[in-house]
Amino acid sequence: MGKYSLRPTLDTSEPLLLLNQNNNTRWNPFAMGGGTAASPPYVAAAEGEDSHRKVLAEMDLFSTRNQISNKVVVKNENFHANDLDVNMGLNLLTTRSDRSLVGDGISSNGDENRTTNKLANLQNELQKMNIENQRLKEMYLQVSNNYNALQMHLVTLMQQQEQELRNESIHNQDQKVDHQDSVTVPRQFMELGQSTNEMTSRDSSSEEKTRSGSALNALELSKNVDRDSKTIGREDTPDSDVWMSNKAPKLAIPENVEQTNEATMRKVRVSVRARSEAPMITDGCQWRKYGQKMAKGNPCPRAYYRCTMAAGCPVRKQVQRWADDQTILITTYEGTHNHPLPPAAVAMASTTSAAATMLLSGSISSADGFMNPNLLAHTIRPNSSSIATISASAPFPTITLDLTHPPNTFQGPNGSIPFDHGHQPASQFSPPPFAMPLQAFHHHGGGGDTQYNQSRFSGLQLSNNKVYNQPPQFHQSQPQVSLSNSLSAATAAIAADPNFTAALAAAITSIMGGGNGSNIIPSNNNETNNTYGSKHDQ
DNA sequence: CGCCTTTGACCCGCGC
DNA sequence: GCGCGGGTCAAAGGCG
Ligand SMILES: [Zn+2]
Repeated sequence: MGKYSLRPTLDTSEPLLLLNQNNNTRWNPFAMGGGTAASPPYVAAAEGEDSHRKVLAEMDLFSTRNQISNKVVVKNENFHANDLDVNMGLNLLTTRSDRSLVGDGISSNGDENRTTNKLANLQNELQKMNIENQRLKEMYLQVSNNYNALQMHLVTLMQQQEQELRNESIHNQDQKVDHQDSVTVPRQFMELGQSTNEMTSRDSSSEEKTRSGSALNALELSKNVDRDSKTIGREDTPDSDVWMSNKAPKLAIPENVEQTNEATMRKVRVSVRARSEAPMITDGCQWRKYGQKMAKGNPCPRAYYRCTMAAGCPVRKQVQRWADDQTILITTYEGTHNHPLPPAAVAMASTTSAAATMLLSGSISSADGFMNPNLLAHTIRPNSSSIATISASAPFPTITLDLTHPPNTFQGPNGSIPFDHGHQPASQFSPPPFAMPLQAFHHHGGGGDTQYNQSRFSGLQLSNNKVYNQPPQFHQSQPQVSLSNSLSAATAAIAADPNFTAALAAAITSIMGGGNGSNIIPSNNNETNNTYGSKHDQ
C-alpha cells in the first residue's frame, strides 16, 4: 500500500543529522559544486532507505484533509527549490493507486459510478499529493537548515585555516601596520584590538585607553558580569561566575586576560544570513525568547533569545528577517557558551566563535581599521558561494556570514546575489562550494545602500587590486597564495573523506581547543538530535 | 507544573 | 534635560 506513492518521502519527524558522527548517512556538500546539483533533499533521498521505512510506518495519509489549501504554498516552495527535486513526489503519486478496490465492484455498474469512483480516487490522490508536498516542504526546511549549518561548518574550517596561516606571517603584518598613523578608529574596535594584541594606539583621543587598556576592559567585563549575574540570580543560585570559572583555569592565562577575552567576545557579534522560511535557523541550541522589538528601518520585528542550555550561559542571539528580502533570516550571535554543546549545536557555535575570534584577531593586525574608520568590510572572494563580511561599525564589531546563495549557484526566487554590485558577473565562473568570498563594501545603515570600499583584510591577506579582477583563485599578496590553494585542496580532501564528520570533529576540536572557550561534547551521542529537538532548539 | 512566549515597562547610552 | 532607539526585565498567560 502506498509504497510507491510514498517513495520520495523522507522522514521529517526528526531532524536530518547531516553532521552527526554516528550517522552513516552523510551528505557531502562538496558534491554540489561541479554541476552535479546534488542538493540536500536529493542526496538524502538517495541514501535514506531507513527513512523510507520509517515514513511508511508512521505516516497518516488522511490525518489532514484540509491541506489542499496549502497548494499555493507548496508551489512556491517548489519554485524556491526547483532544483532540489522537491516536486518529485508529484509524479510518483499518480503512478500508482493503492485503491485497487476501485476497479473491482465497478465493472458491473454504469459509467457514472465508474467516473464517480474515479473522481474520488483522484481526490484521494490529490490529498495525498498535498500531504506529501507538505511533508516535502517540511523536509526542505529541515534540509536547508542543516545545509546552512554545514555550510557554516565549512566556513569555520576555512577561517581557522586561514587564521593559522595568517598567524605564521603575523609579524610581517605588524610591521605594515606600524606606519599607519593619526587616524581615528572606532573606540570599540580599538579596545578589541588592544585586548587581543599589543597594538599601540597613536591616536591622542584614545591615549587614555591605551594607557589603561586592561583596566578598561576589566571595567567592561565587570559590567557584563554584573548584568549576567543579575540575570542568573533570578534563575539560579550564585553560580554567576560559572562561565568564568570553568575557563580561566583551563588555559593557564592570566585571569584578566581571559576576562578581557570574555568581555570582548560578548561584544563581538556574528551575524548569519540564511535563506529560511522557518522562524529560526537550526543551530542545535535551546533558546528562550526574552524580548521582541520593532527595529528601526525594518518592518519585521527583531526577536531576542538567550541560550537556556545551561544556567547563566551568556550567549544571546537576535533573529530578524531582512527588510529587503524577507525570506532571508538574519541571526546574530553574541557571546560564548559556558557549557558543553550537543553535536548538533557545534556547527553554529564553532562557526560563530571562530568568526568572532577571526574578527578580533583581524582587527589587530589589519590596516583596514585605519583606512575605514567607521566600518571595516572585507570580501575574500567576489561572486562566490558564501560571503563573510566584517564590519566594525559601532557599537559592535560584527562579522556577517552570508549563506543565502548556495554553492550550486541555485538562487532563490529573487535570484539576486546580495552585495554583488556588478563587479563580476556571477555567471562567469562557478566557484567551488567551499569558497568563501569577501567583498569589500561600505554600507550605510539601510543595507541596500552599499558602496565599494576596497580594503585588505589582514587575516586573509587580500590584495586590493587583485580581488575583483581575478575571481577564480584566491589572490593573496603574500605567501598565502599557495596557502589558499592547499586550503581548497584540504577542504576538498576532507569532503571526500569517508570519515568526513570525524575530520570535521577533529578540526572543530582543534578550533575550540584553540582557546575561544566553547566546550564540545565528545560527539558520540545519537540522541542529541531529538533531545534538543523540541521548541526553539533550532 | 515547569518552561515557554508575549508584551509593556524599564534601563541606558547617545545625540541634540 | 529630553527624546530616541536598542536592549532587557518581568508579569501574565499559554502550552504540553
Ligand atoms: Zn549556551
